[in-house]
Amino acid sequence: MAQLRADARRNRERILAAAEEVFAERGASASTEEVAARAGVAIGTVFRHFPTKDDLLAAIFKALLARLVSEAGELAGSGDPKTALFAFFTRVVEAAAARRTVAELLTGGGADLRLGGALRALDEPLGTLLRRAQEAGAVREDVRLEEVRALLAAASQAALLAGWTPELQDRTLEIIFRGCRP
Amino acid sequence: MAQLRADARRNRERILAAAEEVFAERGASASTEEVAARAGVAIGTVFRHFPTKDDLLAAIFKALLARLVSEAGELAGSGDPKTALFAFFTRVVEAAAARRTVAELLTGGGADLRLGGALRALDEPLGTLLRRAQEAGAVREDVRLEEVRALLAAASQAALLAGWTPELQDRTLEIIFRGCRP
Amino acid sequence: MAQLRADARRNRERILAAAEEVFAERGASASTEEVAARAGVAIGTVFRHFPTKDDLLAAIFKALLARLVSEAGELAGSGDPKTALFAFFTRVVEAAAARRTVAELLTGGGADLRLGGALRALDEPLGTLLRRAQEAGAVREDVRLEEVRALLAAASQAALLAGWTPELQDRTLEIIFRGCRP
Amino acid sequence: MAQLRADARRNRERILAAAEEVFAERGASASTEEVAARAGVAIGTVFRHFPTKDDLLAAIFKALLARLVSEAGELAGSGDPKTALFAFFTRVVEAAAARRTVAELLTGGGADLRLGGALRALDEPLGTLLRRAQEAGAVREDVRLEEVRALLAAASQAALLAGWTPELQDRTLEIIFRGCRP
DNA sequence: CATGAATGAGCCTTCATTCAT
DNA sequence: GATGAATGAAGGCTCATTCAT
Repeated sequence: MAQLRADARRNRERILAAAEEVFAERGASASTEEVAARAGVAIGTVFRHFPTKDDLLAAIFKALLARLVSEAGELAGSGDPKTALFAFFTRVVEAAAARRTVAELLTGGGADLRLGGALRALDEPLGTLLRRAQEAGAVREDVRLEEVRALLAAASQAALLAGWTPELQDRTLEIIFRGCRP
Repeated sequence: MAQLRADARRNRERILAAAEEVFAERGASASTEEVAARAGVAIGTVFRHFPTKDDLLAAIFKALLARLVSEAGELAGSGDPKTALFAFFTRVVEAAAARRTVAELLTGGGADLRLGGALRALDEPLGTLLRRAQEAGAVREDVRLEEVRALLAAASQAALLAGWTPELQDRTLEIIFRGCRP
Repeated sequence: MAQLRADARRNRERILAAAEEVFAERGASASTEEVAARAGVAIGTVFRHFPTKDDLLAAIFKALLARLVSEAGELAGSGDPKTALFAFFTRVVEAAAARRTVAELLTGGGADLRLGGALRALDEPLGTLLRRAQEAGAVREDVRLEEVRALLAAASQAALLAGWTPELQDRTLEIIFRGCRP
Repeated sequence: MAQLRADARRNRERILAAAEEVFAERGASASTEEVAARAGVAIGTVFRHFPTKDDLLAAIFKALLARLVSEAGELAGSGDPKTALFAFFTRVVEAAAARRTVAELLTGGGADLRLGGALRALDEPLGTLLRRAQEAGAVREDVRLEEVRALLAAASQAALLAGWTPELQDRTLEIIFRGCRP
């Protein structure tokens, strides 16, 4: 991956972009062929870059994860500790409503990710957000990272539901947040 | 279905049992062939009883739904209004933790069920439980059925997560319940 | 077949009747199960009377053939030699228009029939009709049984065509008949 | 289809050739698997070239139809009006004697073809041949395209008959032709 | 004998993956 | 490195035929 030819890198990125779109719409069960088509490359090219469909999924999940981690990190660094955790939570659920992949990631989509526990990468910034919120008195002391993680995954899944609307999202998350407050 | 021969009924039940197991483990995407194998039956037999894979899934989902509806009804009839809603909620999540199918049902698994809106069958008892809880002052007035439904589906999905334990379940549900209380 | 119990004979006939209907409508590729259903018996009963689907078809074809043979015989015995051949020809085509089976029979539907050459049973009365017609000067001398047979099969097939109407039938057969006249 | 790779075109043609053979022998109900086997190709390859069995059949029928249309056109353009219609008729029946598919085409084999009415493509040249023949006084005025079409289909079916020989063909067609003459 | 459930080979179709070009 | 054709293992489903009841 270090010494990629220019066109190879270009292709790799086009494939990733296409895959993100396709999997966001159709879920992880979408066909690799459609990814190739949307990327405007041949199927073989996809498999050259990602020897397995799982590899492709893992790459996407990893990128997604990285983005979430970084967003969480930013909020942890700069935001108001009292609201940052909930703001992040909301952002993730919003993202999930738009892309199936987010929910799938949080539920343990990419086998590799789950096995490698890479998902735990989110734990650090999430833990920080939680701790800060607790120190600021915005979240009860007895709420642990584990529950937050579970609730995040759960809410992201719920965002995929049929009648999901921004309004329903507000009301649902408000219940969860209220349950976290002292 | 009323006057089935003894061996036919036996097989029908074996198939349903096998299907419940298989789908509980592998989800609705498990193969009909595996169901047949686990039931100790030829593939044709499965299709004789359930002409379509969807029919088989629908049968299972319907049974599941009926069980949930009846449990909710019982709690609505006899239980303490203050706790019945939460008790039911907990039971569903517990069931989901044991069988993938519950979560899939709540998310809109069986095409027939979703289309027919049969899932709405759960709305009635659930609505009753909610109303009673609110009348008893155990749940805030502004919590609506829609949110409860969403949270139920969400929590059931979460129960499928990797590190899910009874203890985590308690802590997670407690947050949701607390968010519902006045 | 000699010492059949009363109910057995009754069933045998019901099956034959049903099969005639079903195959007439859907052709020889109709399913045995539908025959059983229409006969109001269980599938096993069909197979007890006709160990093979082909046996059932053969039975029907044989009955059909017998009917045709007898009709031809009657016409040969009583009718006006000048028109009897053409009258028979027309009757067969009319029958074919109403029942797929006639055409299939004439084309060699039932394997057994074709192999056993039972179809040749029609040759005798048909030959008589032809000879009489020729003796009466209604058909050219150089027309042989073989051609008549072929034309009969052909016209019967044609009767199954999409746009077939009585009018078209008249016009088409008139051409064939004209070709046969001196 | 224009810029197919060499091996792909080779396979496409092998498949078509094999299909033509197989369907010619066994009729349209022959299995795709056998086509693949005879073509020396995996089953997936057949479906890559023809996404559906019907597509494959349609391709064959279309090619067949095109061949017939072009032959008719040639005869209409160059041949002796007095004999061209009969010559074409004979050629079609000859082809049918060799390949089941011709008869099936004329009878309305390929779903797509029948629905799309593509078969009517044959009507134009056939109509021309008929008109020319009538103008040349070789065919009676009251013979219409419809009858010719029906007789063509009928004779093609007949060509599939068991005892069909070139000699029988001549005698049979001669009767039909004679019936058409003034 | 009748019943109808069970069987299982066979069909069409999809899709991840490989490999010749 | 890219291409896209070929592969073949499943998967869902049908139906003639068998056999326990």
